[in-house]
Amino acid sequence: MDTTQLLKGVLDLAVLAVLDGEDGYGYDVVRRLRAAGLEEVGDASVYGTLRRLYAAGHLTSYVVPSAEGPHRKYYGLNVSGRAQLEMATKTWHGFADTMAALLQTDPEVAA
Amino acid sequence: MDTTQLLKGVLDLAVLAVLDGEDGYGYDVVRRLRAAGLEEVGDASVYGTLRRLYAAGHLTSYVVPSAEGPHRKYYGLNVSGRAQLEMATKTWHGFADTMAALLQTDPEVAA
DNA sequence: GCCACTACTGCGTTCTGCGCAGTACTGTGC
DNA sequence: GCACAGTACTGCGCAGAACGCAGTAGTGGC
Repeated sequence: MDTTQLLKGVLDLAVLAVLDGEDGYGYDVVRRLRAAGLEEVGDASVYGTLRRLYAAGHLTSYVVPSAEGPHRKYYGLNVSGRAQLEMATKTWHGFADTMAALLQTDPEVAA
Repeated sequence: MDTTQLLKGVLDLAVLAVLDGEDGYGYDVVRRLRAAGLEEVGDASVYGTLRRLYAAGHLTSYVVPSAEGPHRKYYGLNVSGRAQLEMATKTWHGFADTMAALLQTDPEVAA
């Protein structure tokens, strides 16, 4: 099944959630998301999302040279990012609730 | 807030859910969705979705002339549509669960 | 020296929801 | 009898976002 479309607008939230509490660099964020269950997420999508969130002012960024590979660009939530995370979480829950209700309403449950 | 992106991929499911149990025509489906909580859904999006689902073979369609306005194009679920509804519902629940877990994992609990 | 792994960037494609304009039919008010 | 509002559908072009893929760059193993 194609979760691609479901991810739309939610990847931002997922990335923010994953960065909450602990900064991370792109490659690592991808791994965390996959470990969390979003196994089909493309790396380019994550990098793009990080850049977008950074451009929107929700993330701080700093480069850390690595001894075992190329440099790593770390991202972390700032105040705006934390607020965004909270807001997006609420929006998501509201949306999920609406959908849950919609999916329950129709069954020929004889309800 | 912009739920536009969240709708991506879910509108199909919402439309299928709304048509489950009772056929409906476009204008009516829009109203049902709005009544269900998806208030910002655009009418063109719904008509487009109906056409897409029909083209995919998930819906039956028949035109009913109306005495008080233009003809109405009714849509109803067929076997394929019902299967699709079931599958999409499962996918959605799985996805929602994953997101719920993700959103719970990070909070700096103490908060 | 070549290949694999880590890590990031950029480009073009695809999907899908949206806005807007247009068409068409009915009923109401002037 | 004509303009206008409400109902109902279609078509067109746009925009946001995820994706695939190719490319670049650093480190270490064979």
